[in-house]
Formats: sequence, C-alpha cells, structure tokens
Amino acid sequence: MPKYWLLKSEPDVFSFDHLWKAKGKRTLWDGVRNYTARNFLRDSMKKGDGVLFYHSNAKPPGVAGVAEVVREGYPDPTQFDPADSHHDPSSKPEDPRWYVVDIKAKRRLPRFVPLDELKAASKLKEMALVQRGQRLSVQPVRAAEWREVLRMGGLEPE
DNA sequence: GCCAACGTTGGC
DNA sequence: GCCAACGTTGGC
Repeated sequence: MPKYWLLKSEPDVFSFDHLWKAKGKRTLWDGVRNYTARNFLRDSMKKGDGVLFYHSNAKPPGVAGVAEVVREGYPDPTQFDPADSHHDPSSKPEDPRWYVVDIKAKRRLPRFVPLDELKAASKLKEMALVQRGQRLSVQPVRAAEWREVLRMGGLEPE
C-alpha cells in the first residue's frame, strides 16, 4: 500500500519549479528541524510514496505539484556542516538527530490548487493541512485526500 | 508587518 | 516535571 505525504516549502527558497529543473528532478529534503516531521522522514516515508508539494508563505499558498519518495531516510548532511544555517552542533555523526529523504518531481499540476480551495472542499475537512494552527512541514495525507487534491489540480488519479 | 498557534528551552 | 519566556511558522 503506497502512502501519501504533503511537504511544505517556501517557493522563494525552493519551489516546485526548482525541483522540476533540478538534476534528475531530484533533491534531498533537508533542513527539517521538528521531531514529529523528523520521525516521518526517518521512519515512515517509503520509496514510491506520493508527495504533494505545497508552497507555504506564498501568494497564494497551495499545492503546486506531485513528487515521489525515491530514497528513504538517511542523516541530514546539513546538521554536521558548521557553514550551513541548519547546522546542529549537538548532533553527533554516530547518533544523528535529523534525517532527510530524497524526492523526485513526478507531475506538474495543470492547475495550482490554492489553500482557500482546499479549505472549502468538503472532502478535505479533516485534512491535516487545513486544521487550525497546523504548522507541521511533513504531514501524512489520506488516500482519499490525495485523490481529491489531484482531481482539483486537473489530474486523473493514477 | 502583524500576530495566533505552536514547539523548544531552561530555571526552578 | 512544571511552565514562563522565547523563537518560529505561516496565513492574512
């Protein structure tokens, strides 16, 4: 059973277009510094899982594209790099605190799906993203929610 | 730019 | 272990 996820990114920093144009359309999802999100990255996200690529802090915010997990959790290299803004001096290589997965862009959404439409969709009332105060940058997505977001974005569910 | 919500830190 | 202070997220 494939699972589904939503990853947030600020498009000014790294947008779905950046991923689309990256070498191999791939990147490592680095810089996550929240334990709940870390646990998903390290323990739960599996190769082949679907990813909704969400633009946060954007005008407007919303889902821009579809990606998939192509490499499962491994230590985030930025935590050990003193020159990186995500450096964590208290994390040791023999016991890494932070993890990444690799994702690959899969499909552009014919239609960007803005947050206000997600909030208005009756089938998405329970989606984590639209819950009050939800800030988690890595969120699980239910299969029915995945299908609905793709449909709203103009894609036939695979 | 504002600020509510949330997670983390650190004194006790 | 509590909880106030602080920093961050992210919509508006």
